[in-house]
Amino acid sequence: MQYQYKIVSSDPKLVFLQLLETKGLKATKQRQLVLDYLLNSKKHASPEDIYRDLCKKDRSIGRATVFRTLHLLEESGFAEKISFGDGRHGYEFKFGRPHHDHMICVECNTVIEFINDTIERIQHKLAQTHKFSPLWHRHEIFGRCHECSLKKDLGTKS
Amino acid sequence: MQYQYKIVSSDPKLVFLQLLETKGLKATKQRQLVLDYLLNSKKHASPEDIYRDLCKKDRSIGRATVFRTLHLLEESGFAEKISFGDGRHGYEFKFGRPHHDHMICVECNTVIEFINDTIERIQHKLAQTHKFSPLWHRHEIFGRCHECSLKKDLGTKS
DNA sequence: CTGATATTGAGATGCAGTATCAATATAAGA
DNA sequence: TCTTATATTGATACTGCATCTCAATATCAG
Repeated sequence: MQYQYKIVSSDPKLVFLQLLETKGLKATKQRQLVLDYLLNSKKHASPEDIYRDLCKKDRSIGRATVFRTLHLLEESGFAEKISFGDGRHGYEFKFGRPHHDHMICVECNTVIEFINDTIERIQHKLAQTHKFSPLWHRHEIFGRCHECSLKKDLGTKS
Repeated sequence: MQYQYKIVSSDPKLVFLQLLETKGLKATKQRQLVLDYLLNSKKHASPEDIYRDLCKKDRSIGRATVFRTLHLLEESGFAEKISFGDGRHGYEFKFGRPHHDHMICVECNTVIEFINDTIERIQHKLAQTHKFSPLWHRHEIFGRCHECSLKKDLGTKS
């Protein structure tokens, strides 16, 4: 537990504002813009995506601020970094959502979320066996989603 | 299966030379230097480590060649990229070694290898459930190895 | 040995992310 | 509301890692 603050609402935006207050940070327009972006974004947007899109709305936003805010959101548990498998990565909104892992389509970057208690339990045991103290983990399966495997099959048949 | 070639030996160096021949590539000194480095390296070396160390031995090696060769080794199944969890990464020799996943110490970068058949099986089933065709996966647990958790405890007690 | 050609290294370039710092926005207090 | 201390910002320069370019070189088949 890194920061302690009472949760007065389940509205992510309100909780975020409260977090800022608790940490003595200011509720700037830019911070709220980035949060809103993640809240409304369906796909997993890269920092560059976010910067580009927010620039369109409001020219008065800088690349550095986007990165700074993404880090803030990440370390406060509001956002999670997702690898695309090729070095690039995107962010997803996380607050209030249970832990999950990912299957990532290498063709279209679609992300399927999964969670399996047995895997989590075994992981924990394995760590204990090796006297390892886990902090976090990443379990990513890369491959092709249903749609893309169908396309690929058609493509290679010719 | 991307490239088909008969295995005439279990000596990685011979198999690598055969792979080069099969692909119509030349067995250059540089390619063999990088392979040797990985074969003899105990730790997981970063591309920059490898470049630096090989430069000492033989000034006639370029950064680009190290990267090119690492990619070749990776896509041929001779090497695997391991994330250190902070954006940096290293390579480990892979050929002929069974699949395994990693626990990575965020303090000292020590890597503990693990494999669990149940996890692998569940993964496969989960993919099927989502009609997802897996190509590869990455299961990394980040945390502290035994030694580093002891050090950390001592450090925070004072 | 010779020649066709794959490979190379140096250096330019690309790209994601970070550091710097003067200008600005925020929020608390008067 | 106005004032003021200060956190935050954006532009820009910079870093680190990786890739591209291309003339020079090494490899290997004949």
